Amino acid sequence: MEIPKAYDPKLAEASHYSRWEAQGCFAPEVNRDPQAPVYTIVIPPPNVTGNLHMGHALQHTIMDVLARYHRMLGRRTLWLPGMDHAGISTQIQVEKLLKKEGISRHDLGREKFLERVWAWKEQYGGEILNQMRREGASVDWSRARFTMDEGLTRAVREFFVRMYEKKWIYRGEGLINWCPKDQTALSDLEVDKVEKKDGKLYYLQYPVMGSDRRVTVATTRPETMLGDTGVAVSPKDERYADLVGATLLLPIVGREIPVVADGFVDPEFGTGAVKVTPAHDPNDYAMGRRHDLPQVKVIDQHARMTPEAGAEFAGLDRYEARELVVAKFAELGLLEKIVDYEFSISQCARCRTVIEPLLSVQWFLRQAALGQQPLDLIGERHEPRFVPEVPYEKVYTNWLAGLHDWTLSRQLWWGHRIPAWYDEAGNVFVARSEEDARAAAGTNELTQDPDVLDTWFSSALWPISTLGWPDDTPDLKTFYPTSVLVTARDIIFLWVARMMMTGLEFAGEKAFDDVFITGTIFDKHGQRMSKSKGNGVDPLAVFDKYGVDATRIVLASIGTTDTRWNDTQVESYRNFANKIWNAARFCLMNSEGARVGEGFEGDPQTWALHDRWITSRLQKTTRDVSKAIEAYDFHAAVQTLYHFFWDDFCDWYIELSKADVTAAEASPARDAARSRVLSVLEQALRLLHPFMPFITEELWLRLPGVGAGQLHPAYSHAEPTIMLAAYPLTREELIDERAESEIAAIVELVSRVRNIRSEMSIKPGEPVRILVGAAEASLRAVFESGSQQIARLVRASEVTVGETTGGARAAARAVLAGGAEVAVPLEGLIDFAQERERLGKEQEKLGAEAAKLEAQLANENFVARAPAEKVEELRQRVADIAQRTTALTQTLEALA
RNA sequence: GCCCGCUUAGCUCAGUGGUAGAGCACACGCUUCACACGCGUGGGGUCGUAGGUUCAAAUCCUACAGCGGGCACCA
Repeated sequence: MEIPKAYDPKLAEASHYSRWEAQGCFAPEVNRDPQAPVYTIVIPPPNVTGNLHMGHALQHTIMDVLARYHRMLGRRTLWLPGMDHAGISTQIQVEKLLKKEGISRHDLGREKFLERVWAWKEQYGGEILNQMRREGASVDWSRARFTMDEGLTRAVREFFVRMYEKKWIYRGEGLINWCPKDQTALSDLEVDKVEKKDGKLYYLQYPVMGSDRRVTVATTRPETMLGDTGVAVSPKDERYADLVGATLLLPIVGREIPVVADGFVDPEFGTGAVKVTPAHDPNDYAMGRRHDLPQVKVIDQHARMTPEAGAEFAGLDRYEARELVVAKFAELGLLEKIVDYEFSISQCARCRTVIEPLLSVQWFLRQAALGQQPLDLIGERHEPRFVPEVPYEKVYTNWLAGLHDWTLSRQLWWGHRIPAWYDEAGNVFVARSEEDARAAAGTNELTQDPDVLDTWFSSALWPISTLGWPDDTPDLKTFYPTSVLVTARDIIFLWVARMMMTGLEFAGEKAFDDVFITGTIFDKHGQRMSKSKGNGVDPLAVFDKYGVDATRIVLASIGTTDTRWNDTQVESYRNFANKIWNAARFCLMNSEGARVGEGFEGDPQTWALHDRWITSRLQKTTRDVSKAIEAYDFHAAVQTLYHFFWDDFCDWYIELSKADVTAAEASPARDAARSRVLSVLEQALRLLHPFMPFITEELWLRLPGVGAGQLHPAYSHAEPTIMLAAYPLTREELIDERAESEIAAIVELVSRVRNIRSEMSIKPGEPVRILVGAAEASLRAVFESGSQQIARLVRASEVTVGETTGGARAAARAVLAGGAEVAVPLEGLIDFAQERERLGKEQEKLGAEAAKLEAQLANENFVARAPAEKVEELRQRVADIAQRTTALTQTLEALA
């Protein structure tokens, strides 16, 4: 057998994925059991412009673990992939390319520009999909969707038209977030609030007409005063009570504006008087409507001043205008003061440009209406179930409870065009197609609305649209609702909540049962990874360095935790992969005559102790890992697998089996022992497969005896592959507590002797004799029957088991559980002082523990109020310690 | 202003009302016939601070501190 000593991940990663794909293993149709339960995940579609980052890798790993696990359990499993057209990002990407050619999208015109975007998408878009292959993502490529597919476009129009018919979508004038750089409206969720330190608050004085009084207003944006149409004060504010209804003369502009009383105004803040600019501030907009104040637009979509701002200002940038306004106020003697002031500003989440609130005609969706069903569902039934529940259920609920209208229209070209047409008179016709619109309008002379929809509008439909909605397709019937949504927390509002809205509204059922929110991966300093900071860790580089499987298992155990990335944890799982490789290498090097699935025949009670033990450990591992995956506790699942494989299987089972497995002479006993290690390995590989698909497949296929017999019945027709093997089920009847405690006794014995060897500086190669004493016959039997194995593990030339270890003075000793003890005779080698010190330390430790326990038992309240079994347990421990202490004392006395 | 999370070994993180855990790092010893990406042994924490509840608190409650997040507002 020529198996390399070190595992090379590239070997396994090169071939298996394309074979799985070619054999149709990723499609739910591979499952031939029509009765099988269904398991569905739709991927959060990455942006077509995107590249794989750690966040994706984390989400994809979680989804793949779940998909592979449920697939191995025989569920009809669909993990549906796809991409998002990513409106602004994509448009800007292509515009950048055009700029290099010296042209703008306007030079090309809308149609030609869109042709360019599609061409770009075909050529460069979706690199991330190839990167997903590298990850091992078991997605059904045959069902891959793009949010601008024909089918999804139909879904978008259907959504829009139905909402319009319900009057939940409307067109109207509103104050929206405008990005002066991207030249489009944005929803509230696409705007970030940023704390700014170096702001200023300007105190401006407005003269009261017919009086020499002045009203001072405080503002952070003096330039907007050009659009002021009122000043508001609190109705409770006595300072201004007599001014309500008075008229002010707006400086510079010369406009006469009223003083109004409005409850919004906080008399404690600033001067208690607020300038009102209805066209450029959300609160002022609302106040303006309450008091019928005119809206004067003084800033345009390029964030420059309009002609309405006055000839001096028209065309100036908003910040230039600010300086000029302040200078004029100073000149007029109306600038009271300027103070430093911290305030936050709104930025475009994409390009960081300061947002300009702008009054314009847009399309809106009444989210509060659409959000009612999700709000009821989470309130009444706690659905969907969030993992982790805290804090996300609350975050989600609070957002749904306070929904505002969603600004849908975007002044872009790339995206779903709004299905609204206008006739020459300006009448609007919303329809599923231009033909329908024409029919409704009774004319062919229609112009379609030039705007497109927010990218998230099509995303909101993702779970249903990808499965065929608005048609009632077999896929929709079969795979909806989906089982779980795995995503990052920053799109709970943008996406998760909205999918619940559309799912409940259009499919009549929640979009998913569970929502798994992954943690955030920071750099090693705790900083968020970002392109601009250049501190991102490239998953592909980590794959190259440590292998995909090692990276995946680290990501899986990160799960919902915020964590600082460091390569050392990946390195340790790279080592784990190598451990698996070498354990398999050992099994395969000794596999002549062995077959997977054999070696464990007959009544388990007749099996050797270590075989009963590993079988029991395997059952508990299977049980715990399955439970952990079902509870989305991937960290626990990984820990359990790691320790089972490394500690139980490699450190102990293989070592305990070694003599039998490596026997020089072929024999049925040797074949059986070899089959057993092979069979346990095979089960372990299946348990590990969802986390580490590549190495497990690579090794599994090499095991003698694997084939159709290991496949889940639903896949029995398929080519053998571990990904279609049955996930192990727990066989409770094979859990053997007695075997576990007996092996624990042997493990303790071996560890104590090794400790003695190490502390006494006995050369590793030097054989020792050991004497084991146990008063209890059953324990003696365990040591006696294991004496060959014990001898091997501690490098003993002789293991003698008796009722006592005898009185040999020149021996190092240790006290074991169950009243047993072990002695290592060290004729002429022992340093009595050193041995006394070693035992003395141990005695001290026991004494301290006993004192603590006895104090507790002496507490009447404890004995009276603690559960009886707890008290009994403590008494047991005290008795055990007492026994050990007695034995230690005798040993020490013998040494004296 | 409102809401929330985190604080455990040098590092990254688990965990839990009843004997403090892992990996890495560290120390010592090992060419032990699967593996030095390994084997064996060992050291290391008053579980952020102060109170409270309890027979028992690192775990539950309260306050505080530090770090971080979300929402609202910001004239």
